[in-house]
Amino acid sequence: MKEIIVSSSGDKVIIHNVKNFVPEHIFDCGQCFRWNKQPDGSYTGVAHSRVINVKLEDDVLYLDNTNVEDFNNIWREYFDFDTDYDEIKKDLSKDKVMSEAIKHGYGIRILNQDPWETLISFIISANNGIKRIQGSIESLSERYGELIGTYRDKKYYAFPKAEVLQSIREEELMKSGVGYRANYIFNSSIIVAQKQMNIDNMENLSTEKARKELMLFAGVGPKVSDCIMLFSMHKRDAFPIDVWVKRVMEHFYMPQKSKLKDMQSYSVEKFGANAGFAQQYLFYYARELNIGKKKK
DNA sequence: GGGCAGGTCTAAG
DNA sequence: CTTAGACCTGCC
Repeated sequence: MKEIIVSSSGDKVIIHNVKNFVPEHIFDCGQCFRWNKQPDGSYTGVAHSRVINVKLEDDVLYLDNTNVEDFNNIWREYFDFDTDYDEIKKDLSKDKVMSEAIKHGYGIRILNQDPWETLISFIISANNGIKRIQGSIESLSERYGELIGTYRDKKYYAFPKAEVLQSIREEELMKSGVGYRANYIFNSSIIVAQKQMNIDNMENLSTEKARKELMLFAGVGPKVSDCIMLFSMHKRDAFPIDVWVKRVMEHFYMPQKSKLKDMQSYSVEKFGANAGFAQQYLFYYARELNIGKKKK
């Protein structure tokens, strides 16, 4: 893996030799909800109580509104720079369908996000639409999160802490448009704030065990638990099956009306330790091609 | 305007 | 253990 070269200028961090990194692919493959495309084609996002802007030109990545220290402590890990995506692609490409899927989402990376934010975000995502999910998360952050600051004339707020959300009434939470999920958010907040469960330590558990633990949260089922593990706990053998992945699996690999449980075990067996990456490529592929869905 | 959306819960076989 | 139905709500 070719090493990246990090330098800085003002409040920009500049990274050379960046490969396997396409902002469109990364921010639009279903893993995150707080990144927005800007008029200049760059992306601005909030993560780890910071606002950062990302712009790629050829193999040079510009990170604005940050510094080298934060890059080394936070963003290197967040953007998964220590993972060799060439190696992963090479492995997955042994499968013909995957090889094709990777051609579409070749710049995908799995972000390493905060477990608490990921837990609540994906609880909100269930039986919901992307637009509304994003709106709800933004609203929750504006109402209950700490003000980070102003960036390019816009105020940004951190994702609210469990300690804060545990004391917000459900009907109040519903003002953020989360609907019946307000109850799940409230309950999860209490569990986490009062340390009845330690989600920050959960990545040390086996995938199977972590899944079981996560599903103790109301509103967390098999799909959401795997999203949380994959996107915030380094569980790359997690394989969340949403409608898109279900469709693409049925289209290429399995008979119609296969059970989700069987689909899951089939995938993990097939793609092994890289199942999570496979899921991301497949998800992006399915949505790009609108696979399995009648015309739009 | 009824149906759907990055599923989950619940009650019932 | 497997399977229908209900479910907030905003957008198509």
